Amino acid sequence: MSNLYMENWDSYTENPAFSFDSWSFSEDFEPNPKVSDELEEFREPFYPELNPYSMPVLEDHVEEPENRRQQLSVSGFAFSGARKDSAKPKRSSRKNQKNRVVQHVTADGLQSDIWAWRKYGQKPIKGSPHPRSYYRCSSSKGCLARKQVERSCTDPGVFIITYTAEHSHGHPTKRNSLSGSTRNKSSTVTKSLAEINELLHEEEETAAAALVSPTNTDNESVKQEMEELRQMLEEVDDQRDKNLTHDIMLSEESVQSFEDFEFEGFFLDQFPDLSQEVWSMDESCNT
DNA sequence: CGATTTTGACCCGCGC
DNA sequence: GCGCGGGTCAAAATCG
Repeated sequence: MSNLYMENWDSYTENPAFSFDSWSFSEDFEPNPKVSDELEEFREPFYPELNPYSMPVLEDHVEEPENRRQQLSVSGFAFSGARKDSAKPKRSSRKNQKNRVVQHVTADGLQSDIWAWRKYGQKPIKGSPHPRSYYRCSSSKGCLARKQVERSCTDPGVFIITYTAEHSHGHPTKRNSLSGSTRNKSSTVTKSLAEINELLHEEEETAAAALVSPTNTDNESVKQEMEELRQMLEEVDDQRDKNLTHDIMLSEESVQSFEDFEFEGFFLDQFPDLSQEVWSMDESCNT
């Protein structure tokens, strides 16, 4: 993976969809004052999630609520603590999840995700040859942040990441109950390596099946895809030491907040050949 | 031994 | 009302 792409941060700050207020509420919506206070309380910790320094982005957009009714449910989703009924819904409403951020990233983007995620599900998706994996934030117990990862059906080197809800805590922390073990040092890096390895394993199985099947005439393309994945794995591994430094920096208590962090220098150190370019991709798998 | 992943079952929104 | 499909749960397996 030689090229990294990131959408200009201005696209986040200039796009009204990324403004916290317009993202959650329409103009004619008057929030309950009590809820409004809680919004203010929660506002700050949410910003890091939309921060582009967390990963190289090929393309992203926000799926906004289609109407006021949905927007209201969005606020109820993100701030369930404001509910009057004590009974917490066992699972979130699907309508709430219309509000989400979609990003197309390379394998580098996967590995440079600074949040700690725990996988809680995987499903095959109709019309896509690749399953979708579901992750929740493991940094904080009550954090509602969700992440879905699936391979692009058009480009195996591209992963489509969908973020749902927001983090209920400040900056990401790699520390957990396994603090002191090897796991917390580079959970994100090892996770992405595992993901790449898994992809490689899948391709090898496909190749094995292709060799067994007398009807298969597409062995070369399978081999080629395997080779691409191997190269991806090597390059991810090459950058591992660099990114270990990443994670350690971010996990130290000295990093008090994201405002104190010099993202620009940090990012350019890691990705010196970064070109501020936006990829446009054809998402359709069924055409 | 605790955290994480895997995976089948279950839940629920939505279209018909 | 029913079935489909996507999202989540939770027990078991695996990992470090």
